[in-house]
Amino acid sequence: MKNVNSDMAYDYIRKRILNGEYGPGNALMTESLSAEIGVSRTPVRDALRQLESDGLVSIRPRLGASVKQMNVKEFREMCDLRLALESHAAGLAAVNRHEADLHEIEFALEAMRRLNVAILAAPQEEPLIAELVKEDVRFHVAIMSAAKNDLMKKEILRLHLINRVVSGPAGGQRPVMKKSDRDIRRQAVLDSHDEIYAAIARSDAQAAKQAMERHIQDIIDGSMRSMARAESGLIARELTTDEMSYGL
Amino acid sequence: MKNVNSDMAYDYIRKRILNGEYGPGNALMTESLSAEIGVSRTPVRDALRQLESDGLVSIRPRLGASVKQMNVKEFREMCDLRLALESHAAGLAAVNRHEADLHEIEFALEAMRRLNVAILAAPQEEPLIAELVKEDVRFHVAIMSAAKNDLMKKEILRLHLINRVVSGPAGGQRPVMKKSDRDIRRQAVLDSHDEIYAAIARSDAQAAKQAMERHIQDIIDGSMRSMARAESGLIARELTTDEMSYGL
DNA sequence: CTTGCGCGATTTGTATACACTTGTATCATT
DNA sequence: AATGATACAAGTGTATACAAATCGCGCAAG
Repeated sequence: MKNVNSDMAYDYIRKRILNGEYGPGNALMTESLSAEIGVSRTPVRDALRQLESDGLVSIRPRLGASVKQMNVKEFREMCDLRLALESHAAGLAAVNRHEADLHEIEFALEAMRRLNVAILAAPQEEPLIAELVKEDVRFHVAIMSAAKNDLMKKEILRLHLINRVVSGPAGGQRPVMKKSDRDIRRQAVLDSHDEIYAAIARSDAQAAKQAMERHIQDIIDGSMRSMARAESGLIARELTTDEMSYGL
Repeated sequence: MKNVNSDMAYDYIRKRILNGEYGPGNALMTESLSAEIGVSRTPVRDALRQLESDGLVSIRPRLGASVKQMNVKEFREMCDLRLALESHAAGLAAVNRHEADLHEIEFALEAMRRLNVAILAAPQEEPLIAELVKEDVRFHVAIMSAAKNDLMKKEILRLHLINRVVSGPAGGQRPVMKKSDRDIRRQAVLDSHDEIYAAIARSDAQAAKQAMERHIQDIIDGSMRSMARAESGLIARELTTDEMSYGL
């Protein structure tokens, strides 16, 4: 799009959702948003419908729009979709990659390794973890790009964003694992990445695909476990805090 | 949705696109459509944006909406996406299927076999071919349903519809192959289906996935070949008929 | 004859006004 | 006091009005 007002509304709302300022379930009312943004309700409505098709917002007729929530079933289905697409993309990357793609992947890999040793030694992890996550994204994006299928890349990125939103503001802000477990897990991720990179580098589509499949499956298992541990089996609570107090 | 007017516009336009009444590239103007349908421009705009996110319509700001067109690159990418999803779904189906799912798949299979022998004998194929296509869709839908992933099913169906639209009104209305070749091809499709069904029936996810992968790849190869044979390497011509006369 | 430019007609994007639905709170009734 | 009906408030869906941009065509210049 390049519709000046619709785009303004779209960017504004999208950014706030991805920042976590509007959490899952948060109502998005056209009137107040149009006042905040300084445009009329029409472009706001356009933006909300666009965001709905992005999967970040759900609109119930006559009841208005709200930031997307998922139950476990939907979440599992979305993860499986991501598994299918991203592993396929890894296979394509092994075939279609250029030298520049390899360098980009390796760059992210190297940054993650450096950050990992820094995290092992650092007193407080958080800022470094944020960097690590950023490089992890770079790694996955680099593989999608190497696959040379823009449509697939777009679709996978879409799923990543939905995942980020419905999994909670800061990507899952409760550190339920103890430090040693987190260290082990991080190392496992790095090893998976190495394996995927190696397969892509030697143009082994089959191996790249399978390695990515295992990698994503690991991530999904982790998410599902931490989710099962969390409240009532729902992602980003379907119930408001008031409603939750009913059970106390 | 259950917004009465937006839905009316959506259904109206969508049906016409899928019927081929509005071919690829056909301009879809809000004013004339709103007059035809008997609603205002607002719900028509909503419908067009919805159809855009379905992938059936493309909207260029200030230039209006038109029925989706694809160049070879986009078409190939979409096919590859479908390959990834549908083969993954076949793998899931082998694991998650119920007895009822198997029956549904077998039903479609049986119908296709009957139609195939009828076609081999019939003087004019066309009406029977239409039936065959319908049962082919039933076969693929049954597998998606057996996979027990609604999101994936929805996504695959979406791609099927796009494919149908951009590949031309009646699914490719130029019979460039001669009859004997078509007969052979049809038989190959049936064999693929049998193989996929057998793998799903014995819960062999790996085999089901690979069989489906080969099957879809065959279909894609066929599409790409018939496309390459067609005009200027473009699906559903990027040029209007007037522009095409330039080359004469 | 071709090419560039400007003007009118058309069509979109945006704002606003109105109708209708939904949820809530008040009030009457039992 | 509990419950059900009703009126009210808030917000969405739809229609319409207006402004801005684009396309097609005629006309002038090279």
